Amino acid sequence: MNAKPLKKQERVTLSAADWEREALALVAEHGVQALAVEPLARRMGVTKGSFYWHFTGREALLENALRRWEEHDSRNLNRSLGEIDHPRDRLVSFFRRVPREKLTHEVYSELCAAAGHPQVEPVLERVAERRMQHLAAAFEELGLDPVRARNQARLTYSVYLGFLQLQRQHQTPNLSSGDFDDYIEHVINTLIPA
Amino acid sequence: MNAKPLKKQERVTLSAADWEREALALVAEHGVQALAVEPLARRMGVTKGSFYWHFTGREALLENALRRWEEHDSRNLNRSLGEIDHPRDRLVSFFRRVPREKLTHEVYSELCAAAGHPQVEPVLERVAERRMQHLAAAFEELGLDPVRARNQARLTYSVYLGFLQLQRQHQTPNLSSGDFDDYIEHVINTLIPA
DNA sequence: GCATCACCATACTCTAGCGTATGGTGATGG
DNA sequence: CCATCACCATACGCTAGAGTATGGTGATGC
Repeated sequence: MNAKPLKKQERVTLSAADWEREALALVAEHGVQALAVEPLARRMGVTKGSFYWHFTGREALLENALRRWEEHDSRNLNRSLGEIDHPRDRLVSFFRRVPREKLTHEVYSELCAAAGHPQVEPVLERVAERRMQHLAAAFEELGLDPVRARNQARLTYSVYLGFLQLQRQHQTPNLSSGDFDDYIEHVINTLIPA
Repeated sequence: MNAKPLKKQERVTLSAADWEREALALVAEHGVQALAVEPLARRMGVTKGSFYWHFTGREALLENALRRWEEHDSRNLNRSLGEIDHPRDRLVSFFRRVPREKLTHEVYSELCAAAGHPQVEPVLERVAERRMQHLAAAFEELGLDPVRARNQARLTYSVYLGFLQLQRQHQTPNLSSGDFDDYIEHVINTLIPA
């Protein structure tokens, strides 16, 4: 909405970015439907009088927060594509990255739960498409023909989505247990060609 | 709440079961959070005065509707276990059954989206556990050792859950297209041992 | 040294949905 | 044939959250 002078006094005042960040945190914790402006304001220690100065309404907040998250996620994807050379390592890192980057994945998990929401839907579509193309490319590099690679990418991404779902249901083995590593190993061996 | 005499006059009056069925239909269409008593009453052409005669409140309706759905789902599972002899066919039918039994799967899909809801969560846990045991048993019959079978069952069920998620995002190939059959074929070949 | 502006509080209105209280009505059994 | 009961309508009050209007305050520029 504006620049931020902020000389001394280090943050007595809130910016639109602060609201968006806190909004994402709230989404990560309680889902999209829990993103309400009055509770959010309480959580930030102010009243909604502040909020309506920065945003025109709840819709605008969600829009901006989603854009912010999507950009962050896109950067993450491209970064891993640049850093890791061998396609097999890229695929393995795709699964191993779940426990790290916790907040990003929690947000995504809640967004999945809110598919059907008009503002969330297009974001989910773009993100899934990007990631699946990322996977398909890696599978092609590993020697699969395009059609097969595409199917394998969809399958692999489904496994990831299913894992997020089971996690939300508390039906995934403890992430710091041997069972978890066993399972990941199993998944990698079944889905990623040697 | 009571018996149903209902001599002639064929259904001018509503029963608790009617409300529960319609509630499930509404959940299938618009999700759990959309299950509100006044909109539901409007949909049924009556007012909530009727509803509160049959149920103590929204919570009780959800509880009963969920129980009804879970029982129906359990019967389905056991039926397929009794009807189909060969374990491979059982696994194949697990995937092929998605397009049929549409309402049941749509409800389940929406329940998954509402994981975290205190009344929904235990249902999801039980259903997923039942189904995964069902899968694990079939994999064991196909010669996998118990640990491996369990992992494979989790993996397979994740694929199913991921598919439901992609379907809610309209990112699944058209179910009556060749691409869809291709994909299912691919999934079966990858996950089910010969 | 004061006017401005960015930021926030306060105090409203409005709506949707929950739950309650109570009265009406048509079918039924005694 | 009328009293009862099952079922439903109507009219309440209550709450949470959306959005609006407006006033207050502290820092900053001129």
